[in-house]
This record gives sequence, C-alpha cells and structure tokens, in this order.
Amino acid sequence: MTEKQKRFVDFILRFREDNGYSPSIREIAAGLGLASTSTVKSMLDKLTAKGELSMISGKARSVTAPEPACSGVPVIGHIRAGSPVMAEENIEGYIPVREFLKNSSGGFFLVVDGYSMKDKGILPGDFVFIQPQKTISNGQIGAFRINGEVTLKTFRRTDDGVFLMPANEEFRPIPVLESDEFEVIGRYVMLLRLVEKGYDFRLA
Amino acid sequence: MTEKQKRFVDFILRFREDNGYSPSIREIAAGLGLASTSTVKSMLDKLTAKGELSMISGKARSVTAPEPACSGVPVIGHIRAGSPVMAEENIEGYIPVREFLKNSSGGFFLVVDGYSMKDKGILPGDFVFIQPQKTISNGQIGAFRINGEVTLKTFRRTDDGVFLMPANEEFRPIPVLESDEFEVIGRYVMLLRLVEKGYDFRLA
DNA sequence: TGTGCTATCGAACAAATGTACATTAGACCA
DNA sequence: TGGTCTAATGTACATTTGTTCGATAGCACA
Repeated sequence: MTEKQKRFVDFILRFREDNGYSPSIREIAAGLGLASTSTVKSMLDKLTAKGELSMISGKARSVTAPEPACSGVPVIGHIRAGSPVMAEENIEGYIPVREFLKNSSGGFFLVVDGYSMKDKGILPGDFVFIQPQKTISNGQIGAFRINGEVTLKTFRRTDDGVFLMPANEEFRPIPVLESDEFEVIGRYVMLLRLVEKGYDFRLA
Repeated sequence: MTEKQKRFVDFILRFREDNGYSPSIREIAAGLGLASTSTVKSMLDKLTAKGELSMISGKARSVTAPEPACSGVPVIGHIRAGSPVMAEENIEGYIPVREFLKNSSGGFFLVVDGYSMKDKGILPGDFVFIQPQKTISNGQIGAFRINGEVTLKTFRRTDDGVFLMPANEEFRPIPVLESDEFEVIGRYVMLLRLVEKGYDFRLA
C-alpha cells in the first residue's frame, strides 16, 4: 500500500472513530485537501478492489475500513536475543479480545475475595470470568453456591463424596452434603487482573 | 422507553453490526415495516431529544445508538444471599474491554515463562500486559531486558544498588551492574489467563 | 357525538451524495 | 520533442436521502 493510500484508510478510520459514522466522498476530499470528488472516488474504487476498504455502490457513507490488527493485542513469547522486543519476528499472535468476549457472551466476571485459591495464582481482587453451566467435571475449577454462599473452588468427586477443594493449605476442603443447598454456577474460564487501578471501569 | 422505541434502537444497532454503517431513514422504515419516512423521522427526532440516539441533521446515515452496557462484561462482586447470581442487584459494574484496550494501545502481551513471580500470582502461560515505558518506579513490576534476556520482575533500588526481585523464595534477586546491558521494556499493567485452551487466539 | 391527541401515511421538495466523463498538469521515457 | 501514463481537476447529472407539510385513521375521553 502506498503512502497516499494509507492516508485514505487512516482518514476513514479516524473519522469513524471521531463521529461514529463514515465520511462522505466530499468530506474525504476536504479532509485530505483534494479539490475533486472524482479523485477520491477513483481511489476508493481502487482500495475497494484491493480489499483494503469495503463500500456499497450508491449508498451514502457506506465506506468502511477493516479495523487494523492492533484491535487485537500482540502476544510476544520467546524473545530472540538482540532483537527489539516489538519486532515482527517476536510477535507470536494476537489476542482478539473483542471477538473473544463476543463469543463468551453470557458469562460474567466474579471478583475474587480471599486467598483460598492462592496456589492456583488466583488472588483477591482478581476478576474471574465464569462461563455459566449447570454441571462441571471432576477436577475443574468453578463457581459454586453452597448454602447461600458463593465460592470459587476445584470440584472433586471421590468415593467419600463431593468436595470443594481450596488451593491453599491453610484452608480446608468443603464437603458437599446431601442436605446442603448446592448449585454449580459456572466454569472458571479466564482470569483478568488489573494491576494499575488507574484502569478503572465504569460502574453501573 | 416504550416497546416501539426499543425496536428502533435495536434495529439501528443490529443494522450497524451487520453492515458496518448506519441505516438510512428509508431503510429503517422498510426494516420495521413502516410505509412513510416521516414516521421514522419523527421517532428519530424524539429519541435523539431523549439522548437515546444521536444524529447530525442533514447528514446521511449519521444516526448512531450508544452501544448497550453489555458490550462490556458484567462484574459481580459480593453476592446477596438467596438472589440469583446474575440478578441486577449483584452487578457492580462492567469492564468495557473494548475501550480498555483502545486506551492501552501500544502495549502487548508477554507470555510468562517460569515460576519466578509465583507469589505475585503470575504463573507460566499467563499473558502479562506490558505498557511500554523507558523508566519505572521503585517497587513496580515490569519487563526488563538484561544482557539480552527478557524477564518480568519487581524493580527495586536500594543503597546497595538496583535489583530485579523475583517473587519466589527459590529464586535469587538479580543485581543490575553498571557493566550490564540493561533496559526497561515496560510496566506490568494487567494479567490475562486463559484457563480453557478452547479459547484459542488467531496466530499471525 | 364530537373533540383533541397520536401515530401513520403520502407526496413533494431541497440538500447531500455518489457517479461519469471530458479535460488538464506533471512526470517519465524513448 | 513527442508520446504515454497517472493523478488530479471541474463539471454535470442521477440517485439517495433528509426534511417538511398536509391528510388520514384510530383511539381515548368528556
């Protein structure tokens, strides 16, 4: 992509970011300092043919640019000695958090309370993503409600019965008795920890 | 908001989701089975006045609806005994992951390798979000490059010099000497752990 | 019954917008 | 010098689109 074509795509992305809708051809011309609409039109046609843009013929403000890869966050694994960290060869992939969370719809974050799952690296204040489900397999970590209390534990079924296992030797396994009110809330799928509290999230 | 008004907003949201740009007034009329454009127009004016929609007068396809709160993931904190988990009263807020990551642009995920930060709840395979910066304060956790190796440690400056501190008694502090090639890569801001490997991420 | 009120419709108009085409300007090269 | 190509221009036109206004139909209520 030439430098000029990139300016087109960038302008469209920024305009949509700022306004929430796409620019018209004349607005693109004005924004890029071009005097004629046909200049813009021919460039848009070219970029659409190359797949860099998409637009519907005849429809006003229908041009869109695919959001760049950085809508996902790059994952850097093993770093080759001597190369800059963010170099292309170090990028192993991207986590497309947007799609990731779209697929996980229905789930929710549970705020972790105590240290009972410390040895699994789950600490107070962590956000644990729970995928709701009614049952859970042996050995999986999940959120449970027992006698009104909600807790995050490992589910374990043995010959001696069912237990909710902490991951911290200072805590004791919780036996699940027939007489207990017990319910599986969901499966522990993901953990999110916000280290800097500057990254606040909007409260309802 | 009445049932009918809700249908308007929902239609606009879905249309934008499907097409990437907003519907025209006539497309809204067709989509909702209305015969006249003025019906739509008056409803849009009403919804805009109420703040449920936003549009620029005269500009084609400029109507947008604020994305509903569920574009973020609900956060559930302390759960009131007896109430269903996902009940409204238990939702403390939302993590708008989309905006969250937009603000963090420039950062990247580093894949954690060993157990040296175990006591901070950072385990192998975790994705650590690094916000690039050239310096770091005493006591903060960050990613560093020392003599070609990249490592995640707590930065500590004492009278005896600078050390990279592990969070695991089986590991030793790494002294940073004048003769070392040393560089701050960035600050540890967030941690993401994918428990289920079914949630794969697209490789480059 | 009749009187407002609201939602909807129908049609017409003006502005915004996409599209097509002939023309010009400049760069490059034989 | 002349030719060719590309980018850009200017203009005109057709379509899409937002806007306006009057008319109609249903509905609640006195």
